[in-house]
Amino acid sequence: MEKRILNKFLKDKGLRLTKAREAVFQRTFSYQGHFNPESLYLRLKETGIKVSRASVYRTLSLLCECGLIEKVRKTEEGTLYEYIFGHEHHDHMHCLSCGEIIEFYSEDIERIQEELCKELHFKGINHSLEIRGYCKKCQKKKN
Amino acid sequence: MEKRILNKFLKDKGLRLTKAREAVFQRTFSYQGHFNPESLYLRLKETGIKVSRASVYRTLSLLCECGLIEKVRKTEEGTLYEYIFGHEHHDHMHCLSCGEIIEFYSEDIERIQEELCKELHFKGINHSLEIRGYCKKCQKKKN
DNA sequence: TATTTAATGAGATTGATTCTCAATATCAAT
DNA sequence: ATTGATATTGAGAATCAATCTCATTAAATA
Repeated sequence: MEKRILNKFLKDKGLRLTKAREAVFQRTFSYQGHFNPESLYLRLKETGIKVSRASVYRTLSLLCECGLIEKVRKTEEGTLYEYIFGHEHHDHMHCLSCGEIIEFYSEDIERIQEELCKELHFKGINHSLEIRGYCKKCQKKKN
Repeated sequence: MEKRILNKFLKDKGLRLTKAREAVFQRTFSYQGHFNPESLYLRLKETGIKVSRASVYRTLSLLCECGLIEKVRKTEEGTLYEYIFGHEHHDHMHCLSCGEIIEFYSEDIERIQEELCKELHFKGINHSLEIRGYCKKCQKKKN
C-alpha cells in the first residue's frame, strides 16, 4: 500500500524508483517511532546496503512530500522524523531523563484548537504539542 | 527587576557581571517576540557594541538558565528564543506564509494537559504547542 | 537495445554552534 | 585604590547537520 503511494507520487512527478530510494523507504519501517537521518544512514550501512548520506536526506524529503513520513522537530541530534501513514494523528510526551516518547491523543484538545483558530481567524493546517517532563520510571528512580 | 534576577543568579554561581553579558542582556529587550542569536549579534554590532558571537551564545545560555528567556524551538535560521520573565505562559500559531507568530492562551488546554499527564503517570514540567497554518491576512491574499 | 535525462556518491560547502586558549577584566580582600 | 586569583573574552579553529556540485551511472520509454 505505502509502496503504491510512493510509486504513484514518483511517477506523477516524473521521478524514478531507484535502488537508493527503495532502500531508504524500506528501512524506514524498522523504526517504531522517531528516527533521524544519521541513524537511518547507519542502519543501512550496517546491513551492507550502500546509500550515501545525500541520498538518505534527499529521499526523506520525498517521503515527506508524499505524506508517508513527517518532520517532528529539529533536535541537537538532527531532524526527527516519524512514520505517519496509517497512524492516527497524535501528540507527544517527552521524558527529559531517559528520552522516552509517549504518544497520546485527546479529542478535547483537538476540538479546543479548532475553536481557538476560528476565534483568531487562523486557518490551522496542522499542529504539534509536546509535553516535556518525566516518565513514570524516571520519577521512581529519583526517589 | 530582571537585572536583579540576573545579578543574583550570577553571584550565586560565582560568575561575573561583565560588559558583554550586560550588553546581550540589555539588547534582548529590543525584541517584542522571538529572536535568534545571529540577529541579536547583528543588532549589537549595528549599535557599535563589540561582543563576539561566542559571547552572545554563551550569554543566551545563561539567560535561559536563570529563567529570563526560553528556547522556543530550532529552525532553519537557528534557535529561536523569547523573553518569558513577566510574560504569562502562552502557545503559538505560526503563519506558514508570512511567518507571523500569534500568541494565544487557553485555560482549557492547560487543564486537559494536566489531566492527561495524571492519567499517563507523567510528570509534566512544561510544554509547547504550535499550530501551523495561515493568518487572516494571508488567507485573504490567496483569494 | 539505444537514448534521454534523472539520480547517485564523494567530497566540498554552508551555516549554526561550540571549543580552544592566550590575553584581559572582574571582584573580593587587603 | 591596588593586588591577586580566576572567570571571561574574542578570534579563529573545530564540529556537526544538511545541502550542493558535478562527473559518472542507471532508470524508463520508444
